[in-house]
Amino acid sequence: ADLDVIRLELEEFIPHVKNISDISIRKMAGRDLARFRKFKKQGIAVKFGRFTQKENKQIQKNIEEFLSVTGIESAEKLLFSHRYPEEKRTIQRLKTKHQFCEKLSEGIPRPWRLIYYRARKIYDPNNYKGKYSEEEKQKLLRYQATHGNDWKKISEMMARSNQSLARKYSQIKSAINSGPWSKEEVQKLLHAVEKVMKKRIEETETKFIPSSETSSKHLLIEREKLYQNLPWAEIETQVGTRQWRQCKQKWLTILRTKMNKGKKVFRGKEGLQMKINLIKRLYELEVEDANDINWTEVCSAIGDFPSAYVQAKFYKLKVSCVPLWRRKTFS
DNA sequence: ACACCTCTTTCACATACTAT
DNA sequence: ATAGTATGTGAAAGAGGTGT
Repeated sequence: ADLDVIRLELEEFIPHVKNISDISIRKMAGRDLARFRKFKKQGIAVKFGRFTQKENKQIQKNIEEFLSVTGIESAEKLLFSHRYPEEKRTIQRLKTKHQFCEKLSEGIPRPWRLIYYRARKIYDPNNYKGKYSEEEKQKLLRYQATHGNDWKKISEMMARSNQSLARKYSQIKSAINSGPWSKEEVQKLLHAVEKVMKKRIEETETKFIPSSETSSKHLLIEREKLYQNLPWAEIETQVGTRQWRQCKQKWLTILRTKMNKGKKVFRGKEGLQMKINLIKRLYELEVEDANDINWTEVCSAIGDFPSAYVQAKFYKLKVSCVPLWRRKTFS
């Protein structure tokens, strides 16, 4: 009952709170709710999605301040104290004494945990290591065979982040097909997508309409549900011969072709107009940071696509037409 | 109860290559 | 030049821990 109250209060800040498990809710209840209220008083909404430049800078500032207050030497010691067994206890005490959590999340309207993740990513020397070499891949396969999915252990042995290793392993663990899709593969993919889509509809139906008389045959599906947040791991196992990323990309291509009735909308004169519309729309948004773009909105304004398709288009446009784009900010 | 941590799944950004 | 495909990697957000 208590949890329901908290859930209700959180809903104001996190619209999708319904889908979050009790365990996560309980964790947000303590500190975050109070922080969210404080931000609300200042008229600041809770943020999601990728961190903006500004937020990243704020994290760095918060870390530096904390280091200077406590006298801890480096951000790595602060955020990865288990790598320094002798100093671990001292660091921990300093953290509690000077309210590390509060200080780290200062000025950033997000759940504490997510800010903490972000900070660890920024300051992990095992992050940003670039491409895996052939030897590294072999090593990874070997280590996984002996240690299982103990990524932390493997991480210490290979000087790569846990996440990077976990994902890389799932990429190289088994052989898969590549190149154009065969007819059977496409059929399998379509079947798999249909299946998960139906399952999903059944779930929402039983949730909102308990009476079972809604088994009418027209399946109306919201546009975004066709491509957002599909269970790709499940689809991968059903297709069998392709990785989930290949499945996802193929599905997106099929979907886009259907949505545009086979027309190649970015070709020729019309294509040029499409690009102009896209740029205009982005300009009108007046957002400061590229991470603040609402792609769903942009998409619906210029045509009918899965948002990832337009995002990819914009990327290509940017890279091919804007000199020195890497050094430029979005605004 | 709370501070802190790990693993998994999915999405985003970036780039390369080939066929048309 | 564009579309399709493949794939490198960083990132977000979820579930579910441990230790004090």
